Amino acid sequence: MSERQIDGQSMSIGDEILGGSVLARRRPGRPRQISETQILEAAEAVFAEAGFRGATMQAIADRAGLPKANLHYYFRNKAGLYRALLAGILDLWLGGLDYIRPDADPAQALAAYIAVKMRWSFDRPLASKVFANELIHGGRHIDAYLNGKLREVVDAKAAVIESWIAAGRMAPVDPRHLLFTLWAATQTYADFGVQVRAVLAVPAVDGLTMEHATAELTRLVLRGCGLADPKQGAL
Amino acid sequence: MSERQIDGQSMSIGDEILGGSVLARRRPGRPRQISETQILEAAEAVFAEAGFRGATMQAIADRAGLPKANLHYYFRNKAGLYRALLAGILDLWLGGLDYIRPDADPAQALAAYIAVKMRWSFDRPLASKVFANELIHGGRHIDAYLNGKLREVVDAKAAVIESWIAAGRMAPVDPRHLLFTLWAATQTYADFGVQVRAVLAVPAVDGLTMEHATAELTRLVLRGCGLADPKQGAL
DNA sequence: GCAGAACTTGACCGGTCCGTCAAAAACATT
DNA sequence: AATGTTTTTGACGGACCGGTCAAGTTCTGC
Repeated sequence: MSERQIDGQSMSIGDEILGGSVLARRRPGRPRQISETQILEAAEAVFAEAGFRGATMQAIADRAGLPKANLHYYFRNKAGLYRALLAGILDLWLGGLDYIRPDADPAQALAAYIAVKMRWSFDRPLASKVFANELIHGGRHIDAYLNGKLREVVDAKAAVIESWIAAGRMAPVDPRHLLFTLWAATQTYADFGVQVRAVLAVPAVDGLTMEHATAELTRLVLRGCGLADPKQGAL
Repeated sequence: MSERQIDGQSMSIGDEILGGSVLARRRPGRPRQISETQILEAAEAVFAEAGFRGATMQAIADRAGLPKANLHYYFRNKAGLYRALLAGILDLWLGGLDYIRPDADPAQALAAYIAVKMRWSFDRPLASKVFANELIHGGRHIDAYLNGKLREVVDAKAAVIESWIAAGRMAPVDPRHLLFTLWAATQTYADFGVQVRAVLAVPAVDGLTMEHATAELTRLVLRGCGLADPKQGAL
């Protein structure tokens, strides 16, 4: 699931983004890796469905097919498991912004960013929900990330967009609010999936619908930024 | 808070939107109205902060300045209180769409809708969070609303927008996906307020910032819909 | 094949939380 | 003033949940 690897020397999952150790013990082992991903996968589903407080260690254990006590062997406590899960998600979440580079074509870059975020919503809606839930309830578990890495990266990307504007390559928009809109508009297909399905009157949003949604949003945003629609193909 | 009135004859709060009775008993009285709004106000804050499962009746009681047992006199149980709260919020939520009328000017109407939704995010972020939280976790408590009233209203409004497009009054966009974007982009300032504050590096989002955000979003969307920016003033 | 580390697991404890209950207080009506 | 209804309130029961523990099992390096 997560491409992140754990090695015995490093601290533990997500320590470079969040703060403090999150695992119970050190020193790896074959079963560790297996159980950890198993648990994190189950945790993602349960936390997404029920929220932090609503999720129970028992439910996560059941879903992972492990006894509850086993969870506490790999993760110090519920909060630790939750933070480990969040750390992996934050990595993903920040990744897509790489498309925003000074030398890139604004239209292409924005389209690519929208595409990757939409795909994320489609492929990993549970992760998106966990993150959204955390934000809604104050983001206390990811404070370091929000006021650290996130702001840092956004500042950098905002500067890039401003350079595009200064060069007359796109209409003047506030880069940060543009990002808020992009984040919200793409994640809504994951976080508020029920609402989307209800309004569209479909039992599930399929790939085709998702592509349509991506195309619509891309067109809206590019035109909104004074950019011609670049042939549809992202990337 | 809510302008909704309760009278002894009607069922109870939100029965026309949700299904089934939600209150414990009937027959009004002076204290009833007072305590009910008091409780709902406290419930909004607590549910927003902690989610359904995380919220405790004790916390709501404390915040309302009432003994816990009193809550169970007015509301059958925690779910009943929660649904009563949601019902009031859904009313608000659906209201703004009134601006989308066939005879209205598309640019004016969209601008007004964005403005009212942004104001809602600013004035009642807690209500927005309760609603968002409910959606994220599957919307089990508002299923009737989602697949009933909401879809109904959206279908009608989508038809209006399509009539605008057919008349060449705005660029062709999928009305439903446009609405998804508008909903997401406006509510993000309430639901993900922490993220907004972190990125903008401000302790709180003030009215001026909110107006700026509204203007930015309006400009983006209107241009995205092929509409000239109408002098800034909404309504 | 042995010693020590890594891992597994059922049972259990303390705390929390929802909802109930019964008794009392406030209130309304006549 | 009396009677019945509405409202308030402290105390309690039963369920659930997070986390611990200690005993057991498997694995690994030598």
